[in-house]
Amino acid sequence: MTNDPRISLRLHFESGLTFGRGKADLLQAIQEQGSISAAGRRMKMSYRRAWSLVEDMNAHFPEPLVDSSRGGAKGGGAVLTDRGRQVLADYRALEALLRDQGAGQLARLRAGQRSVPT
Amino acid sequence: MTNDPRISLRLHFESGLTFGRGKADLLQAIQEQGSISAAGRRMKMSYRRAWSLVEDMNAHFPEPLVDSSRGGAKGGGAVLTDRGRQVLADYRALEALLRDQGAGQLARLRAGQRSVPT
DNA sequence: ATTCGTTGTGTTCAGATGGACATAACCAAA
DNA sequence: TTTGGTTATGTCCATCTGAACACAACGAAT
Repeated sequence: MTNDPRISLRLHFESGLTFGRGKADLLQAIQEQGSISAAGRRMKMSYRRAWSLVEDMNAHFPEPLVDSSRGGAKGGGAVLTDRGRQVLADYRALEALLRDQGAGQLARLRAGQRSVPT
Repeated sequence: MTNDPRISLRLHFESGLTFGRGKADLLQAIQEQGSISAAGRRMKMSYRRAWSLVEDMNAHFPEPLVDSSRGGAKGGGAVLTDRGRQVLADYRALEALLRDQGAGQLARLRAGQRSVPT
């Protein structure tokens, strides 16, 4: 989980998919927790919202990023597919690229910015 | 003006500023056209909207990114300040970094994505 | 003084977005 | 067969967003 609050990267693809830190963190939380609802709790979002995001991601690929099952002793659960892990890893790599190689530009962009009250 | 419709980069700063291709293209259009309204026309957005974006950007820096004047023979106009040019250049550099150094990840992320009807 | 294109502002309205609830379906284990 | 935690889905509502208009202020050139 990236804990740099200063910068976040959001990609808009031509397919209509938008993928940013929210979905990346959600994928990672699902991977670590083994369920969508636990991931949602950890990220302080409703299950409804977490599930919607997963549905949206899955809908943009022929194979889902998250494989879920319901029922059973533990109620069910969810895991990342190979594709899901790959998407997460690629996004993290782009984030790292930006942070490392783009440090100069980011620092300059940030320099002197004023917080603006909403 | 970046003409790769496939990917766009949006940065969220802690100051509250969000800066993506829309604002970058707008800055560039202002630089090339010399006015906010002409830039807005070129980007097919209302003057109201273009002006609001400029106001938002200016508000997030101690010195404005766009310097505007009104009245006169040509009605007025707007130019980029040094800071404005620098912000634009830094954003473009980050875009290029992603496209070049991140080509592999981006290609893989894009691979097999399905267009999803709204 | 008039002109003319631009800047600067306000207002209204439809549509998108996300939060908050509610509820059914599922199924291994006890 | 009951239990319990999870997945799956629907609905309502406050809020945010952006599009669409409308209009005053400005000032160099004529």
